[in-house]
Amino acid sequence: MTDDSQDRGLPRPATLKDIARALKVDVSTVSKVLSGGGISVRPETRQSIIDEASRLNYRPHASARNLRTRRTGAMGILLPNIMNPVYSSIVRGAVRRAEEKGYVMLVADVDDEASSTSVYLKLVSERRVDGLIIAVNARSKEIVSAIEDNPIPHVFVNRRAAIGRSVTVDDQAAGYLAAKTLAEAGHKRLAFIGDSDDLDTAQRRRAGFQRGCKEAGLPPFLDVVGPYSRKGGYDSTLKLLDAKQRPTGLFASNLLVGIGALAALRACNIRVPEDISVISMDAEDAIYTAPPLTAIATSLVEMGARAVDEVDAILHGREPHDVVIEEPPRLIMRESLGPPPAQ
Amino acid sequence: MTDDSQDRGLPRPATLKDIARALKVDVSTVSKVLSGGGISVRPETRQSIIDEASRLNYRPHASARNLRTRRTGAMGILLPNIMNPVYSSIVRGAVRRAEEKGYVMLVADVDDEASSTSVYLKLVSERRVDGLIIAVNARSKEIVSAIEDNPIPHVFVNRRAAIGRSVTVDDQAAGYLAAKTLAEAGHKRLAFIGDSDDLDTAQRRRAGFQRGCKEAGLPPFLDVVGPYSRKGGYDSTLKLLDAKQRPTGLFASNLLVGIGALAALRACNIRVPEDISVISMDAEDAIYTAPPLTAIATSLVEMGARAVDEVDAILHGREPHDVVIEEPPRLIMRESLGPPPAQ
DNA sequence: ATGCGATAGTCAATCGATTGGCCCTGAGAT
DNA sequence: ATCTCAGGGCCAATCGATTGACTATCGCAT
Repeated sequence: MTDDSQDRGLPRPATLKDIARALKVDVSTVSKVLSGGGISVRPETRQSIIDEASRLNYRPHASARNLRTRRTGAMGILLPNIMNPVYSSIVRGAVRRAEEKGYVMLVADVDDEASSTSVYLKLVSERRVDGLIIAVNARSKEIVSAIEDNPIPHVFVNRRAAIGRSVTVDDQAAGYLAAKTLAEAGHKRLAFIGDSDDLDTAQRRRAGFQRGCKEAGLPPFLDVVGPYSRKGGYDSTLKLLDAKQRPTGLFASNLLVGIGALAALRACNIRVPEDISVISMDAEDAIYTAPPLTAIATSLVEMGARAVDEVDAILHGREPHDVVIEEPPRLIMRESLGPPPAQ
Repeated sequence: MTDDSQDRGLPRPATLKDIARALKVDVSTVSKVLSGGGISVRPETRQSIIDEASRLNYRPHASARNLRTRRTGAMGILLPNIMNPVYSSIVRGAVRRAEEKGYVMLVADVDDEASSTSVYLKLVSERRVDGLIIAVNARSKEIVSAIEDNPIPHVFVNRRAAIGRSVTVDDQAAGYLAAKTLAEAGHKRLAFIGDSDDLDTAQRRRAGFQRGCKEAGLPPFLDVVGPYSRKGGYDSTLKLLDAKQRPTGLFASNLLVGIGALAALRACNIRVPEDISVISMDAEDAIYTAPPLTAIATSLVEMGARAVDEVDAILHGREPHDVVIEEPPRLIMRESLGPPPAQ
């Protein structure tokens, strides 16, 4: 039905001017019809403009529009490590929600404060994005002052920070749930693997874990830290096994850490869950570990999507909120949790 | 040392005009000094422009520049699934190389042909990117004709396609290596898990595997297909175990499939490698499985980076190449490979 | 004194879309 | 017959940077 051939000979995409010329009207008329501006036009003129636009497959030149309106229709997301499934989940949610809302998403994957800062500055001062989603550690002075000096609508995701709104899950509840679950299974000596990088997320999980332990009347737990990575989890677990009194229940406060922990335990010939029970975070993929990990599911993809919603809210002048995803963390029971070994 | 306070009161980022006005020179002079144009200026004028620019922290407005020069300084990448570690690795390489070269990277994560096509069209017709990296299945008619009708510099990554350059690893060699390795360990009955989606990547791996089997004088192998995902690997493995003659050596032609295979074997109480040996792809993270997977390492991150290089080459009018990453696939020996069970 | 060529810039158009203001025409009101 | 007003749409400035064409000044040679 569509006739491709008559669009040929027009090597470049159509512009307003092309439509205006074809119809002998002014470009401003075309613009107002197509982009909604307040103008009255005869129905047949309007329709002919709309028809010609779709015939030429017209789309406004993003940069030209941006130059005039100061809106790019783009958001950016600043990630510490896109190979970490936590962040690829967040990215998925963000990218897709952005697309639904008509934005494009610009992704930056950085590994230290210096590059976070320089990427931030580049994105903002070249005015490439309308708003930014920030998932990198927000405690660094450098990045904080970059944000303060060159402000742009932004929200933190999976982080909380003093200088902006944030979208997180209820990390406290997750930690609490882990402690409660281990306690109810009969464990008395617990351990917590956190993050070495002073991450607020890890701190909230620890606080919740602590509260859970206290409520259950348990003694202080072993607390070790290492980077949130497979290797970090592996190494932290090895450290844990050196303790005079080995724990029988372990909460790995991150999926990669949980996977690393499992590998370390296996390497030391410690059975899970017969000798040590393990609970991890971020259950979805954890089903394919050996043994399948009991884990606490949170809505990572949803978090990314909601971050886009909040940035969009700011851009539309609506009041932004600090969002804590409503869906509470929930326990997915699998095989890595059991009763403690009989004495 | 830097005096932040004097930049205040200038709520918007500096423009060429700001610099020009401060120095009482023409904006065109400023532009030519800052962006390299052929012009002769007195050294002191030049220096004062440079100084003022850095004092005001000037950066060219990306859209304004783009409008004039028809270069966005942006690339896009079209992904089928960013939560698949294969693609998050590629994205990492692409995003970082892009940043090194001064591009920003626009990421789209799509799940079917229709949305691939519409995202492609959006990016191209709004002229948001200078070039595109395409990692989605390139066999769909719809996307192919979208590309042909609205061409833009592009390369395929981890894919080969008739309508453009591609950057891949030597998938044939990987398949061949897997077959050889299994054969040398003494296995006679092999199986291959491929992809159901008619992926050219999987086909090349299969072809290499076949060649390896033939060279080793082995009979035809079991060939099952399923989606490249954990669940796909799980299900495919279950199918495999139904065979009258169970294979003793299994090549999972994708990491997620390998992880799924391990889970399925474990669920069926089949020991690895005592009962069945498994070789997987994409070794890096596979060390943390149980048992650690013997796998074939390829340079996924490098592939993403090279894709950026090729797009950049096209944009600079250099001759692009079909790149096959030089570093050959190599076997990482771990615990999932052993001799076949005695009879 | 005149001319020539550097040197050191300036001028003005342009990229494509948006937008506030202005103008023309015809119909209805007086 | 004249005034008003609304409908329909055009004009021109603007966003910020780039770029080819052009000009003014000076030194120097003729």
